[in-house]
Amino acid sequence: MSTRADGNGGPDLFQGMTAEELREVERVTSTRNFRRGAVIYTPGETGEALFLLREGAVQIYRMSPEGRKLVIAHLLPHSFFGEMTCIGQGMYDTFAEVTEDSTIVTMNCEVLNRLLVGKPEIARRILEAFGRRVLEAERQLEDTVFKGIPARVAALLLREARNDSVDGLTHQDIAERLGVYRETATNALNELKSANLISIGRKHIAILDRARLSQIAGE
Amino acid sequence: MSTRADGNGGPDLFQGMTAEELREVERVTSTRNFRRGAVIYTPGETGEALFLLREGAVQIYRMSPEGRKLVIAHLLPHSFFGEMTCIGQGMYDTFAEVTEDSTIVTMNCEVLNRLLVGKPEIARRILEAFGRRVLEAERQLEDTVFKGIPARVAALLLREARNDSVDGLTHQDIAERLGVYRETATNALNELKSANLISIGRKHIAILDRARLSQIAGE
DNA sequence: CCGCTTCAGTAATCGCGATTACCGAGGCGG
DNA sequence: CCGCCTCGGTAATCGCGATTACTGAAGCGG
Repeated sequence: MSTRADGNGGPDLFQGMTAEELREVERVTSTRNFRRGAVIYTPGETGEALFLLREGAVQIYRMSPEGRKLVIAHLLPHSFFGEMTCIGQGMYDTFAEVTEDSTIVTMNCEVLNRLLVGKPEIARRILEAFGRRVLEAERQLEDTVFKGIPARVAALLLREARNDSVDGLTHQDIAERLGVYRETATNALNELKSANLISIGRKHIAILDRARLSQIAGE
Repeated sequence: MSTRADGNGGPDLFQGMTAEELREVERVTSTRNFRRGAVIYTPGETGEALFLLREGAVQIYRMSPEGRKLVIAHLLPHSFFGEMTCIGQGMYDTFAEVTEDSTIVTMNCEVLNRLLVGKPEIARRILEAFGRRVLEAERQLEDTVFKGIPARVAALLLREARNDSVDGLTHQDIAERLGVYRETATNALNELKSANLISIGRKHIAILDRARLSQIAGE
């Protein structure tokens, strides 16, 4: 159902390892704390490392030349990111920014690659996470190409809702997730409100009619 | 540079295996021939299998409710596809269609998963291919959100060009890769032609000014 | 060589969403 | 309690790309 609710969607990357193995992992990683707003990497800064979000929240996004932001992914605890530089050779035109005070573990690429051959479990989990990521990116692409803003907003709300309520998201946040203007997002939200599908409060949206909202979101 | 020029971008999935291992692989896979136009799977048909394109060409695409087509990927020999159902649990709202008479090897999910744990090399290659795929999907998303049609056409031509020439692509094909109308694609192409950046012939486009084309494509 | 099908060129209209320009309200820090 | 900053509401204009409607040229099959 939801894409990022449980980190990368799977169990912790190191789940099932013995205490000893975990100590070994400790030895070769470093843990740092970041404050909300801190930027972990920007395009060009090929950190050559895998990051593990232990606590907090991180946003992966791209910027248009004119400064519009498109959020690719919102990461929750137990997600990892930055692996691209370790695995493909490809660099990434992305930014990673801490959106809530976070604790992040950094693992060297070299170490990761050693793990990958030695621990098929780990490779497997990364593979699964990648799969979800491809799916997510392609779904977002399809939505962008095929649907209008109200539908995309509706879909986002449904994906993001916990218990029929979406909290902590500003209109600006919603706009950035869709890559549109804040005004456009506000309009779409008001449109949905007028249809009695949602109710809007400051940083809080309640879903009133899940069924019809799904309708609008395009099934 | 190019995304699909060399299959999934890596060596053959089974490269480096011993003759014996290859015979083993033979035993657990089946090979079939498909004619241009054949549809290998559609949404819902969870084939539960990994496909390997040995010869020919395959297109992965999605359809809008109104029937517009968005091509996610063009696959060349040595690419694999359909793994999503084996790895993530997620099904795919995608179609796979043969665009040139093809020879395709089918491997059971179960077999694949056994390979994944036993042969880190294989897992590694799939991981790399997935990485490229994530990158590609996110790039396409960014382009769609941030750039206009001329820029996206220019970028597509640059990606697709072999030796400064793009052959075999109709305007319709180009439109489908971008998820836009054929007329819109034609317009953009003519615009580029007017600027003397390309020359257009039936199913053939020549790149005249790579530098300025890159400019327009957005660096 | 004829007819049909595939491809490509053009034009006109229309609506959505970008873009610009403000205003007003809620909260927070001091 | 005041001022500032974050959030959210509105409106008007504009341009791009969707959508509709044809025309015409280039191959191909017979």
